[in-house]
Amino acid sequence: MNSYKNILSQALSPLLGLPSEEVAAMFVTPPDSSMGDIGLPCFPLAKKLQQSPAQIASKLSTQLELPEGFSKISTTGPYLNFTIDRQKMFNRFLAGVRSTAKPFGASEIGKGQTVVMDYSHPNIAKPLAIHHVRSTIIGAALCRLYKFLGYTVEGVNHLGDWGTNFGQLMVSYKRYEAAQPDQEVNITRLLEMYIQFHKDAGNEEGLDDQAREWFVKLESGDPEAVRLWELFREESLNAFKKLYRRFGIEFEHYIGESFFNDKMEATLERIAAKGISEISEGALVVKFEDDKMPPCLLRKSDGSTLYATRDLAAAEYRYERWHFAKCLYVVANQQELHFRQVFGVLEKMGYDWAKNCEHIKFGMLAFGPDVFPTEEEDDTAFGRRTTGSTRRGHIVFLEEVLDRARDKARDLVVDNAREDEVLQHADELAEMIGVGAIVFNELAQRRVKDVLFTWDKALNLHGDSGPYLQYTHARLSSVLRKYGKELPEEIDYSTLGTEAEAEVAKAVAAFPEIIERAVRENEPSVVSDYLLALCSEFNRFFTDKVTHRIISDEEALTLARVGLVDCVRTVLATGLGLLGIQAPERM
RNA sequence: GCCCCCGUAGCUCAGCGGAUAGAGCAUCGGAUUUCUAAUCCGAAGGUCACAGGUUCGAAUCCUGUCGGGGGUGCCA
Repeated sequence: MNSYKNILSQALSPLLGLPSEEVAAMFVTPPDSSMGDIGLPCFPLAKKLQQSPAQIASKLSTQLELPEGFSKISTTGPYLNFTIDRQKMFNRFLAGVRSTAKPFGASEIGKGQTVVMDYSHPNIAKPLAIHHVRSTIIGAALCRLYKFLGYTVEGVNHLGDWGTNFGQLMVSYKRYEAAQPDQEVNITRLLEMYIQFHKDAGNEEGLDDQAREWFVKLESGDPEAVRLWELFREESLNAFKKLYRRFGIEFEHYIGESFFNDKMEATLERIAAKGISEISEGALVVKFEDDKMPPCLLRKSDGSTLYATRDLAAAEYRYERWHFAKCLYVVANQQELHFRQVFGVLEKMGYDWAKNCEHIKFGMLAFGPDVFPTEEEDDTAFGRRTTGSTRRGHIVFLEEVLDRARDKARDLVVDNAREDEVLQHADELAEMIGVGAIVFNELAQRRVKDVLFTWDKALNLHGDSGPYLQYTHARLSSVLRKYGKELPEEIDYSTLGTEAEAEVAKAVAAFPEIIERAVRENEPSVVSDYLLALCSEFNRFFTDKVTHRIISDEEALTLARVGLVDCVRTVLATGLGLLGIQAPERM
């Protein structure tokens, strides 16, 4: 589409006396393709040319020679509309889509640049829950998108693996161990211990003090405390990785908060050396001019460091190690101020790369009445973010969500199977579809919006959903199987020509721009939205079996249509892959 | 008090400066001898929270109001 706009803007530029870039920025898409494929609103030209927009449009339509690649110039009131030559359009739009050499839509514009993606960052000793999943799924999708554009991506899992809460766990563990010495520790047990501690601490004096003592032991390197810390961390990590695998996610790095324990002093010294920190009310802070922002606390009056201190040390470390072009923090809205402060301190420290750090924020998760009938109080005890009352055990576990989705998908797979192949792979398919539904549900909305989690919506397998995209992929694959023959590398699409085909081809051709926009806005929902539109366009085409019989006696037309099917399939598979959703061949 | 985000169809959401504001769910009605009906077509459903402003043109940009959520120096 861009190349068509280039042709037009160059043809129009001398007539309008405007640079072609300016003309190119004026184009719009007509509401209905029967009006044309590219439109030019003539309103802004009225003043300059001293004529009414409608007059300008009609004058231009007669003055302008039909540019190469177009079949019609028309006007609708003040709009000058151009229709692309259908015969030539298909070969232009679909060239390279099926290329095996370079995936369609991929590019090298990010070559040589590194993007650090901080995402997921769960807390040790707490199972992954549905409210962690947004950061995980959005972050992973962004990683894939950046890689697709040639960037080097360093995905970092900034684990919440340090804090006074470890002392609490140790107190609880010691009691628990005495009662059941042979029981293994896994994440479920860890959570029980955490809940137990808070239950006990409510009734027993001195338990909090014991927890503090254990944490002091841990900080001073006491062997038993360190052993327990490592045990808790290891077991938690095992549980996290099991779920990441179901999403097909692998982190380049697990670098938790604890990693920065011995690096914060140096960071604080560098800050002090810049003369931007001061003591206020006993604490070490960095203040901001005009009190635009509350000061950033770096050290408590008792000498211990804070969350921001750790993130500052981490930012320095990341830049030192990777010299990133961008450092993106996929973290909930709630921490907006925290990141503004951290980035503000980095800027005051004189790091010019501070401007390349960005908080990729996303909305809160609320539970619908089919999940929890009453609202639970928030728990921000530790971690990059938490919602839901973990302490009291009110939490929706991610594993449960995935299992329920998978089971529901399995029923549907078995009910609808029309091939033995499908039944034989029912379990695999159910997993693909169930997980696909959950992932899509997370990516279907713009990040900043709060999300209402309901079982009904998350487990939706119809309509605008992951399974709808997967089903379309299966149908496309089925057509290719039915065709049965190997498709040649080069296909002549010029026998295509119906409007439905044109719409499908236009949708296919839009893919690269969609990817660029998704990356520019750090917004995976741009892709999910697009894929729905693409599938909707194809399904409309596909349902019309009378005029759009794909496999027919007409050889050239059949080849062109099967080729178009393969183009859609390719783009859909690529898009789904970028979102982290598998594309089944049958279902 | 101050700061940030969000108010679009009954519900969940797209659209974020251009032509008649679009999907899905739910409701109602249709389409299957024929490449997968987990699909498709149609009907119904909207003072785009409100009020000003900018503009040839505003759901979209600016200001204010109201409503919802979040944050706000010793949690993360």
